[in-house]
Amino acid sequence: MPRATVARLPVYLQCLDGLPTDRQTVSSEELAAASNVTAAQVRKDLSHLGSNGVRGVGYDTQRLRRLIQRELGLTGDVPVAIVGVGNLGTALANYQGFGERGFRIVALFDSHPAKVGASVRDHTIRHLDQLDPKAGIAIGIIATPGEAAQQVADRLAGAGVRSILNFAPAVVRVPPGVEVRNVDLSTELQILSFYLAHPAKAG
Amino acid sequence: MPRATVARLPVYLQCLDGLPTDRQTVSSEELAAASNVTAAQVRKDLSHLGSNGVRGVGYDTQRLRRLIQRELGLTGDVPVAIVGVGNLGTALANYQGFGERGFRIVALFDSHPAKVGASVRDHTIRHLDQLDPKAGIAIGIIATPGEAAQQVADRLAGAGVRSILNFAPAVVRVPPGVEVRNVDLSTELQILSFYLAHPAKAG
DNA sequence: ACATGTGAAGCGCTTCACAGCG
DNA sequence: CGCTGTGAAGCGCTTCACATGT
Repeated sequence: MPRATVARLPVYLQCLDGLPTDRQTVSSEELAAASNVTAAQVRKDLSHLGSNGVRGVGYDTQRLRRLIQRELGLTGDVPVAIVGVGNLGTALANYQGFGERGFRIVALFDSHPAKVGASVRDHTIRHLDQLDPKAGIAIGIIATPGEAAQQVADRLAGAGVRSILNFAPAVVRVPPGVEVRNVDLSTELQILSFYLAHPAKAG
Repeated sequence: MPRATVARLPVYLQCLDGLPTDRQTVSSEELAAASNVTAAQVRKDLSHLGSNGVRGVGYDTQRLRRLIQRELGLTGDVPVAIVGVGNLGTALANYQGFGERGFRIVALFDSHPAKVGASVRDHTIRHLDQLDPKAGIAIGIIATPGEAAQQVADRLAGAGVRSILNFAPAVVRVPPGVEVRNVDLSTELQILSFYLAHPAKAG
């Protein structure tokens, strides 16, 4: 399955959830309009899930939703830990959208002594030393300053966490088999800044 | 200039800033190791900025830093507005990294009456109606719930904002000439979830 | 008639391999 | 000799166009 397709499946899921509940089928054309991609793209993507559409009709919305969820491994709750309970970490811990989409925060970590022991949303902040490989954490979120990111990634990987979402402004290296996705505010703003400085030619 | 290259320039910049200050040159090999890409990639990317390396030696760190900054349009401060001052919007408003990297928050907006008039970090929250095309906002950050995202994007585009960073879990459509980048927590987690469910084959 | 599924063509990015230059 | 800069090859994704199926 192409990585580019994987990155779009959540978008399709989002669009399906935005559909009127009485809607029973969608065409690739409609999904494409809602997702900002081409209809051919939608069909190619969905074909990787098997042949699920009905020619002349479209895709069954319920069936498609379940198929995408299954493909993404969204069966039951996925346990998530947040490391770094500062501005951003706190906001993430308070974010409602986790539960609605199949993720559950199970632990908060910080290394600052003044924070360890405090509570956010029913979770007591613990020191990263307390990270337990047996806790079954599936995804670790790094919300620390950049300087600490690599060290935290090492700890997470060492504890068997195989997926990391890195919000820190730093490149982190991980062993093979660990997947990292980077979300850096400054990077995004700088990319946007480029396109401000270099507007697309009118066509 | 390839979009993929533009997306890596901020990473190179980050790596340059992480270098010891007495370091006068870097090789593509070193930058590559720090950025998690290949050396050939680094050379190709930097060649788009012109020929700036010295064969047998490497790249001048100072010169390279300035060149990338110029290419990204990071001369002076870029004015940024945040729309939606909830969990995430507040965290973003308090984020220190903006100033350090050439961006300046100049306005906060929200539509919730209870929030309008309150202050965060020396900025009074205003209603989105008060968005002024003449304020010269370069980048708008959407940090609202998903339902409001499209409407906010329309307002921003209408006020002449040509770059939007969308944190809301929704696909937003914008007129030609406006650049949007999406950063969605749930989407990222779902992508990671896929790779948990489908581990890469050992090789 | 209508919309999916898909080989094939097209396109952009990455990687290779080496010429060019200090 | 070392490292950059770059044509060319390779690769993966997107788009096209239409055969397929209901």
